[in-house]
Amino acid sequence: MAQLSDNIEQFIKELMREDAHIELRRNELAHHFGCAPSQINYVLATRFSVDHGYIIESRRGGGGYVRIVRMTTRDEPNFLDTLLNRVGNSVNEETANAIITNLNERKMITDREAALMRSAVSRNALALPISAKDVLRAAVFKNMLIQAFKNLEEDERDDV
Amino acid sequence: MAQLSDNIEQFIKELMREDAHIELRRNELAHHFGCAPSQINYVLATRFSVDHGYIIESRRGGGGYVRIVRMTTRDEPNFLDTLLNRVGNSVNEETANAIITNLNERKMITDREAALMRSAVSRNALALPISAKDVLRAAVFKNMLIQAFKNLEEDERDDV
DNA sequence: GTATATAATAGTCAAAGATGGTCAATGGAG
DNA sequence: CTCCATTGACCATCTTTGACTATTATATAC
Repeated sequence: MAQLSDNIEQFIKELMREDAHIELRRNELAHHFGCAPSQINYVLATRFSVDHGYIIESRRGGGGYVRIVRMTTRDEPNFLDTLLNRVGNSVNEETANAIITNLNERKMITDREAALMRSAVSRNALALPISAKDVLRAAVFKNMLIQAFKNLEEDERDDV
Repeated sequence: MAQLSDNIEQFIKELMREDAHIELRRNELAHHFGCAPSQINYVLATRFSVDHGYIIESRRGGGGYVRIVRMTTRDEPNFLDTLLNRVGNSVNEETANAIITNLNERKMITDREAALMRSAVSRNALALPISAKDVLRAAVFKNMLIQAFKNLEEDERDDV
């Protein structure tokens, strides 16, 4: 039997046939299907997760929205899946760097992007004895900033 | 959805396209948009803060005004130092995002790089009850991977 | 001329409105 | 029974407004 969730899923996929990303009002959609707004979240969580190849972005408050972005899996069908599996729930710096280097060599990320990634996952950025997340975030972010701007004059920033 | 605040923001940015600083009447602008004058303050506070790269000056009384000044790199001799200081030892997600957006608007980082940075400092990436740094790193890294590959066909990866 | 009142601005802050998110309890299909 | 689906109460976040406050220029009183 066509479940409500299935219908909502199909409805959204229909909307996304043309565009790789759409924006919708959670409440509106819920009203359209005559269900609880949280039902929408359920559908998104179970059928539009990262594993399914989608990214959900949203915003609350007046003018709020839910944006669904379809990730493109390129040549290799489950490319992202493969990557994510390789990383798993835990990954050391060496492995992470190897993956980054590989992506960079395959021209899937630029040199600068690779550098950004390395700095974000570096020992320096994460190996702190901290509890507060803001403190940790600052460390990560600083590291990325340094990476991005340490060679200001050597980069063709305008070209990118 | 085009929110009032968004419209006002765009309106102001349009005005500033040519000039690095503009002057306006708060009440006039409010009237133009048919909203409460304090709405203007809200927009300025949330979209034209120092973190966003703007400075607000104003004057009350007859002939009062609000001046919005876009900061330029020249205003900040040690650009990186300024950035790092602004981040400090602790920074919340909101501020970090404002800085990233500003860097992006100033074309100092690409859209993709901005996205990478945002994902690295996002709540999603860092708000974990962390014990093992590898676990945290995995979260950060996954986040960045997702960000990097979410819209392959829309990017001119070959150009970069 | 100075002091004072008045008008013309802008700022602050807390409350209300408008969305979306989470999670645990409940329902229902196989 | 068990698992997926559905709901609703409660939470979080963003926007908009309005009452009250602060500051400045100008007109008026003396």
